[in-house]
Amino acid sequence: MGITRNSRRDELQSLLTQDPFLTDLQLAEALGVSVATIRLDRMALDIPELRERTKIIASKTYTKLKSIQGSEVIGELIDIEVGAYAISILSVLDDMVLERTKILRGHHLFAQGNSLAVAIVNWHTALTASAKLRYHRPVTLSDRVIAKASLIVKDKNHYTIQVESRVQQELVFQGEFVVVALNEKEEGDSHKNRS
Amino acid sequence: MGITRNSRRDELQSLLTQDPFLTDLQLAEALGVSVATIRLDRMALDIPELRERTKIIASKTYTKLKSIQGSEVIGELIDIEVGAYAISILSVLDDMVLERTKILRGHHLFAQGNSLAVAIVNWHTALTASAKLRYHRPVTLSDRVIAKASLIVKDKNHYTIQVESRVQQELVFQGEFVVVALNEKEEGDSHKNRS
DNA sequence: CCTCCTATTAAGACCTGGTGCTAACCTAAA
DNA sequence: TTTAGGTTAGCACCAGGTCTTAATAGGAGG
Repeated sequence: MGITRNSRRDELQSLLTQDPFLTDLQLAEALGVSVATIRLDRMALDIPELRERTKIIASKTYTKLKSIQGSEVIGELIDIEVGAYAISILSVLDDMVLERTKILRGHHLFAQGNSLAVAIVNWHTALTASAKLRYHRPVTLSDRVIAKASLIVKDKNHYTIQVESRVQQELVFQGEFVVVALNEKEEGDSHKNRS
Repeated sequence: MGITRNSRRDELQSLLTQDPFLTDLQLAEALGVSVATIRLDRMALDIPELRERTKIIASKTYTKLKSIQGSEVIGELIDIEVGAYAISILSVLDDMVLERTKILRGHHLFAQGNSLAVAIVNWHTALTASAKLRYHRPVTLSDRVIAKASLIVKDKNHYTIQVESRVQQELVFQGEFVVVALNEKEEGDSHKNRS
């Protein structure tokens, strides 16, 4: 039609990255061609059918989602002594890194350290009040980050926790977290939780 | 046969929580009953068919995964002037909060701010070198967090960026991020990226 | 014993979103 | 004009269901 075959295929690709749950019929209507053409295009571009795409997304994310969001501790908790220290390992998967450089996005290191700090406090409601972070070296795809958190100061309900994260002995990240343990009553009314 | 109907249904439930991608036929074989019985059991237990389950898992995780991992900016970027400021909105969904208290997990605020800081720098490789954070008030389920990042100091390739995140005008989070813009050459060899 | 009830199973028609194949069609260039 | 590339249509088939109806097994109660 008005457009060339290749630009239509580009368009198809981008439609599917926007929304991978489109049927061939929907794609056909969006691109003003027949369903048969969409099928040929998918073949050419090696794009599986809707059900296959759905299945891939579902199974890819099924376990991974848990690791970043579901569990209380981000990374795998391997040792903990409540009120003293905690250690976890985070394996850098390809969906945690920046596309171009394959460098781990900073918030994962933060999340690992932060959740470890909260785990040490081991209180029903423990919130981070403040933190100071240093990123020393980029962490890249398939590195394994070992984070060790240690309680250094406890002042009433304020816990100051030092986190050091290393890849093969080398320090990549440091953080000092102040975590506040809340009383039940204070929950949702913690205007004073400033470190 | 040896078991009762209710225990079979319990078993069915637990099989599906272990692996939600089982067909009726697989379930029937696992439980030693006919496919028809499995269908009846699913009806009774209000369990959708395989394809529906797959779709639910996929779409539930699809946008969420993106929001935490896939896209370059976490939250929805609504305004940006490169080298000056950037604003994004983050809607707090139920998988971002702590189970018990429904309070947003700290690393999401960090991630929103951090990715905004990196976006301002707009350099092919921009990494966080250090950060200081303050959490002022807990953010809860279904809040909308508006984060505004502003460049305050630029010293060669070091950018200091101030982020303030608010829920309904009220300050909930503050961060000061130092972001380093890397030369191509320095990539992967950034031992000196200490702010 | 037979009857009633529940659970289970089987059989058949239909649905969606495809696959794979063949045949026809249109247009534009050689 | 012939030929080739791209597009479309039609048909049979598939998985993994749906919904409905009907047949069967196995007690418990009379």
